[in-house]
Amino acid sequence: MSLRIRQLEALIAVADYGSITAAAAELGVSQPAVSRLLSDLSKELGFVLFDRKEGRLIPTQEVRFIQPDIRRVLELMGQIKIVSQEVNKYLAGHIKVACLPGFATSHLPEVVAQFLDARPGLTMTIEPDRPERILEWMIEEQYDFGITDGFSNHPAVDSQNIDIRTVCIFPEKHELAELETISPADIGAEKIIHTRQDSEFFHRLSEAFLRADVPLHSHIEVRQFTAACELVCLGAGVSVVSELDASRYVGKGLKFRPFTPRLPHRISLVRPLIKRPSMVTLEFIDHFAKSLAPFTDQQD
Amino acid sequence: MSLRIRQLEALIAVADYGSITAAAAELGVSQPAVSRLLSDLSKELGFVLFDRKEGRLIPTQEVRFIQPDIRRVLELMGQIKIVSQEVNKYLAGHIKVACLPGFATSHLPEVVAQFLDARPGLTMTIEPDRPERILEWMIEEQYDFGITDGFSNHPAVDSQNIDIRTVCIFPEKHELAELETISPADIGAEKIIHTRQDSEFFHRLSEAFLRADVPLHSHIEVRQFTAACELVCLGAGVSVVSELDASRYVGKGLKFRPFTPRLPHRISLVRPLIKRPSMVTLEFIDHFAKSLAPFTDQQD
DNA sequence: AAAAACAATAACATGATGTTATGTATGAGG
DNA sequence: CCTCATACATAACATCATGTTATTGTTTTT
Repeated sequence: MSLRIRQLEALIAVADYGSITAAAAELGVSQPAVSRLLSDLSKELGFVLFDRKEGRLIPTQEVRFIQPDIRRVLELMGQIKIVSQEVNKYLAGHIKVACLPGFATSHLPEVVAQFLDARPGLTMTIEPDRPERILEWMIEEQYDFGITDGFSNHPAVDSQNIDIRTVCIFPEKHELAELETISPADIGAEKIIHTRQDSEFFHRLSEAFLRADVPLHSHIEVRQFTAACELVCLGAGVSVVSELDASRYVGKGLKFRPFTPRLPHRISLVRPLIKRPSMVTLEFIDHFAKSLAPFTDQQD
Repeated sequence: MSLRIRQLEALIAVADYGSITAAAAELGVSQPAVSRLLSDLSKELGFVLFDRKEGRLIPTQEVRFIQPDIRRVLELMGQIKIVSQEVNKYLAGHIKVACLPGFATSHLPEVVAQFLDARPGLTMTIEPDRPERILEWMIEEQYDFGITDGFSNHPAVDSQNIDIRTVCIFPEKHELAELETISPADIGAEKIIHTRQDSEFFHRLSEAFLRADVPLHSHIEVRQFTAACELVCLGAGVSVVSELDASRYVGKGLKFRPFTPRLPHRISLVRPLIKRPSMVTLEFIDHFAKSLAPFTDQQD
């Protein structure tokens, strides 16, 4: 038994309009076409489809019994068509993003919300984790897009580096606010809050202090820039962090000034190289990169 | 855009088997057939369907996005086929039965349960109401089958009459139990519980008493035979009722003996004449008629 | 580098689905 | 009761979808 979609469409149209002629008009074909679709279907199903009554065609009980299922099938087919077209217009789909924990809470949500707002059929997954894990996921092609740092090239991963400006942050009432820019010498006496000792960013920071011949008074070690911001707000010391994070805390207890020498925080936008990305994924990566533009001096 | 079922089947098969050749084998067609189904589908949908990876075909993100809907469509199509076949074997469908209130609670449920038990896909509606209403429903073709009484022919209704034996019922310990059969003379002194004065059955009962020249001591008037049974159990008097009802009360406080003269209770199995009945409906009517056989002497 | 496996393409057969032309049943009205 | 109008069925045919086999081109594996 074959059961073609066209036959089911004809069945429903006739059931709805009570006449083969009217159904044919609705379907945009000739009356004999519908006539035969129905007689074929009746043969295949093995029972009578309609009874005549006062000139109208009334579906038999057997037809009424399977009608709900048929309607669902037709509805779903229609939906598949619509969704397919939306996928083509980058309006529908699904994107899996892996990112550093910092982005999951601070910058990414706004970018995602804005992106999804214009694309009703689109859904996203955001999974925050450590950089090594993100790299793994890229290689395994589990995710479509990753936001990480400390990334050195990998053959299976396509990457794009973005240097985010870093700034020195300090408590709102601190006298450092009087300076235009801040250098190691300016905060040689301050208690410094910084990222982990083994992090690439701390390595570069301490080197800057070394070159300036200023001691670095390590006070608190944090994992994320946002933690440093919180601590600075509480007056626990000063820190050098990404402007991305710093800007979100302005007015909440801290101020910031550019830090010299420039120690840009390099983050990497990565995606699996082998896996062909969907168009909407590429669009999102581009959208995200643009959202970082206000915090960069140049682009890589 | 057309979107044919066959294309969707091919898509799913390839997604499941990871190879066009394997999918073709699964679908029972040649490899080029599947090859072209996919290329057509890809053209119609407007996006790439699969990526090659280590020899396997991996569905693209776009395909993964619409895959669930497609699977539901295919599943539903399969179900429609199965249900259609079951409808043909009288295993599936729906039957709407209208009956006298007495049947809705006593005899019909067992018959229906047994009938449905052997037909997993079948469902039924049982609606109890007065005879006039049942007749209305038949004429309006709202129901498939009706069980009523006092029915005189109607041009729009196909009917089949069945004469149910009637018996005299009396309280368990009553001395009437010593008789083989009971005639009006035997209960001339008893308080009689009977159906409504304007009912056809009471008319015939009182006529029998008249012929036997025995007074009928009307005590309580009830609408249903089951009510009479209940009252007799409580010792409120004796009655003449359908054996169908009487037999259900044996051991619950009453006994019965045949009543002479024979006053069969005629019930009618009716169905709309114009509406073509489904095969399973006819089967059920037959099944129901047979279930009454133990309570009939002859059949009409 | 050669062999094997797989997918794409071409050429063609068949069936599904559309068309127009025409026959047939059925309800409405003279 | 006959006739007409309407709606459906059937026939003959065109076109497209979907199958086939034969062949060629591409990967994967050896």
